[in-house]
Amino acid sequence: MKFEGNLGRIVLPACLIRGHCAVCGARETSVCGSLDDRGLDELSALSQPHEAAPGESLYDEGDSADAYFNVTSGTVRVVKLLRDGRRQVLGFAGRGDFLGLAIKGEFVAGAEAVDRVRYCRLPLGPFRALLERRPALQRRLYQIVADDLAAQQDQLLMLGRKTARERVAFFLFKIAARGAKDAVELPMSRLDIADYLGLTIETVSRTFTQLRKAKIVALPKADRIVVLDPPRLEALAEGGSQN
Amino acid sequence: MKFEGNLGRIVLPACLIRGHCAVCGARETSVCGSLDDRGLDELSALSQPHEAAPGESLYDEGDSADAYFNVTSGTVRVVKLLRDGRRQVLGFAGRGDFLGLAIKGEFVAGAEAVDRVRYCRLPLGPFRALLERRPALQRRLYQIVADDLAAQQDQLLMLGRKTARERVAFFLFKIAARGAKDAVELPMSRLDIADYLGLTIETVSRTFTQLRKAKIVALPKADRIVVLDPPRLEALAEGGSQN
DNA sequence: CGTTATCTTGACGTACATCAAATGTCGTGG
DNA sequence: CCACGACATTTGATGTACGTCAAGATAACG
Repeated sequence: MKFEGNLGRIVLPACLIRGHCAVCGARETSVCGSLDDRGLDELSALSQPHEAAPGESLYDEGDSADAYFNVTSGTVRVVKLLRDGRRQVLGFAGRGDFLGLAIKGEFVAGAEAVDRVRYCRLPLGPFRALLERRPALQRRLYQIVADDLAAQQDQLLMLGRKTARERVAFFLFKIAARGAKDAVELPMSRLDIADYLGLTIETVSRTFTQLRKAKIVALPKADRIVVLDPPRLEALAEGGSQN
Repeated sequence: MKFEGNLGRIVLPACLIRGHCAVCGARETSVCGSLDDRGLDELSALSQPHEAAPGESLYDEGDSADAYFNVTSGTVRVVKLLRDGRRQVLGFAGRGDFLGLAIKGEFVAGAEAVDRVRYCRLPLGPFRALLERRPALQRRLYQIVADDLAAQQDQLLMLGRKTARERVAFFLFKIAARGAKDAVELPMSRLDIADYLGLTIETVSRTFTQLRKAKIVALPKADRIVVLDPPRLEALAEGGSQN
């Protein structure tokens, strides 16, 4: 699916008292947090709110990259494909997360909505102009990219050297850490999880039941987890050799 | 090995007519390329040339991060470890490459000299001050981080979804692309390569001989490769299902 | 309520790991 | 120059964690 298909559909209310950015729920957690009211007005003027249905892509790998993206609600998966269909999910992005940073003229990975997603499209030209005028925003963006780099290095270690059990624990621990609540939603399918962890759906499923039987997590529903023993889950995720 | 052990040993000639940066062989290929003569003088004033013997570490994972590093000659491996000794090599850095970008107060990975390495240490304080005064340098640095991010995403796909044969082809193709010469040196050991590709030394060795027998590469010596059939090597590296 | 997609569980296969030995490479000293 | 030892690499034999193939069990949806 070509990105152009989405361009016309401005769905969110785009004009409010101070512009939509001022009322955006993602403000505190995203780049926008580094901006004052005037900066927020300028951001509102250039950012384009959009919405994507489950499975729809925000952009595809190889599309010419003329914008950054900021997720305001829902979950996005970032994917790379091999010609024969093998797929690697590079990560999941949620509220406040910034997408499209790894560009070399074209996007080097695609972004697809897992569930219903709302996001803002930030055209590169105007956004870069704003960056020039707002050093705080620039520093924040640099920090985000550096953090992404560090997070990806954890993933490289995971994919290169961890067992299936450790990988699943790694995933669940990361997801649970975001939620901070007792029960956490898993909006993505087993296939998405498997492609994120470099495994198959069957192995993911089997490992889930292993962890359930070991009383480390509970899975009241297929898309819901409760971490029963956070220390053991973390130890497993970090490669603790304990079974 | 603690990084502090290296701090005192300033080995390279540190004072020349325009400062050592002006005569540095890595200048064209590194961040320094974005600086004019005055900027180069300032960089010379703050950068600290060092040298490391094979196996010695420039810094370790977990060390408090107070500097960036710029490799001027030799090869560095960037590594992450699991408590039980499992190791993932995140990448190899050579002349002109920038290290220490993925920091969160501490280095999230270590850097070790593969062979004899010369590098410059750029203390964060002065370097960031220079960045403020040199927007071109800042843009260049941002571009480097974004490129690193994209390169790591290729690696995630490799580790998550490629076969041993495709991984080895991926590695050889990348190495050969740098060299651009007929025969390319492999300064790193089979263990380094294996830990980079998420494999064992035995599998790497076996796969080398497979590729040799398939006339895709030649290995006149263990640490030297010649790519005989670049298109096939690339096709393999990209997951082409052809044997 | 059927119908269909998703998830789980089971039986079996395989790519790569592990264990072990042979071969090659290089530095050192006689 | 050659003999020796230490270590890296290659090759071989065997094991196993995870993949593949194939049913069931659940859940989602009209």
